[in-house]
Amino acid sequence: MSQAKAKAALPFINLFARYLREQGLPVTHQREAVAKVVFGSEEHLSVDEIEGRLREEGNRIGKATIYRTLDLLVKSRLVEEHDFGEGFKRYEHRLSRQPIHEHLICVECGKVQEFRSDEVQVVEDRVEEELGFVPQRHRLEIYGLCKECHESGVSLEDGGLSCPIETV
Amino acid sequence: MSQAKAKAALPFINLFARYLREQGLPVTHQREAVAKVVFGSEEHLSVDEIEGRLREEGNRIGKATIYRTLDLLVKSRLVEEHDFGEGFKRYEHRLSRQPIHEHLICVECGKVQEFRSDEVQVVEDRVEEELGFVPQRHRLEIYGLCKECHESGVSLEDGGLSCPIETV
DNA sequence: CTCAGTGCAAACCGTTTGCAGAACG
DNA sequence: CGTTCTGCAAACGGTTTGCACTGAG
Repeated sequence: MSQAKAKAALPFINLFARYLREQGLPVTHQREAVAKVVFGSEEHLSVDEIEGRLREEGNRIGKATIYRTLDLLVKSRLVEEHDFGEGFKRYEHRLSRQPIHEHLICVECGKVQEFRSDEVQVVEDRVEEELGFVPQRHRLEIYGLCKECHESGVSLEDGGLSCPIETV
Repeated sequence: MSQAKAKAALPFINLFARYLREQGLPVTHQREAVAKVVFGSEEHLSVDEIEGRLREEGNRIGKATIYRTLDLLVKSRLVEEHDFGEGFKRYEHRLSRQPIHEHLICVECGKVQEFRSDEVQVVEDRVEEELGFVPQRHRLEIYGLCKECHESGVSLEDGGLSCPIETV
């Protein structure tokens, strides 16, 4: 992790420390180290990646502790948990410029981009009004080809039934 | 499974049989039985539920075979795989009246409702035009309280940091 | 007959849990 | 000093895989 990022992450680590104190929980070295990695990255990190970065900076922290700390970070609402269907979870802090954003996931290279969509708010309002469903949170993910993969000529094969649309 | 539903599912099972033949794969009793259960239900079934329904109708089919058949159903594009964050997958056939729909998941009772949202198409078009990302498929899920749970007085607790919005 | 499918059980893998020892407050 | 955390390793649970046997074509 770069020094600049570590520095930028500091106030966020303090927020986490505050949360822990509010809950009467100890602020340990391990918890601070995990928080520092998560807040110091703008990526969507997996537990393995977090463990790797901790190891790079000389911190040898058990996976169980990382999982337990991530639970706390998620509970504190400072971090969001994502499942992009890879078979494991990814974690992203919520302290960026864009408080609510959606995800574009490239099915070719796995890259995750973010984008804003005010339309979802409209959908949530409509769902509440028409169906009485009270939205709490949502998840909008678009899977496809990122600009780079598309431009390098990758295309998506189909493989489905040749003519599935005669269902009536 | 009701007789009416079993009957309605027939043409879809034939579509699956056609897909298998197109691929040069055998049409076995087990594959037909699994397909019949999936096409005969309008719900989002888990593998355990599928196994249970098969057992109810006297079909004793191993889990491995169910998984392998679901792979084929998904590849044929006749069935969609979902992950609502429960720790396992659910499967839903795509032969209903609503070819594209989104999901409302109640965080209290787990019920899954469907709804249409044309707004997502707008979002996909914008993403392609502005970012060069080529959409293939998407997933819009709204988590919250369904009408019934909301009306019976359930509310959502917070538990996050008391004041997380002082990040600058 | 032959090749792929099936069922069983073991392997897999991300995640969770139990417990002895260490550390926070 | 008591309570909570940590690290290790074992357990867990959904899913996948290997292999001998069965069945479809």
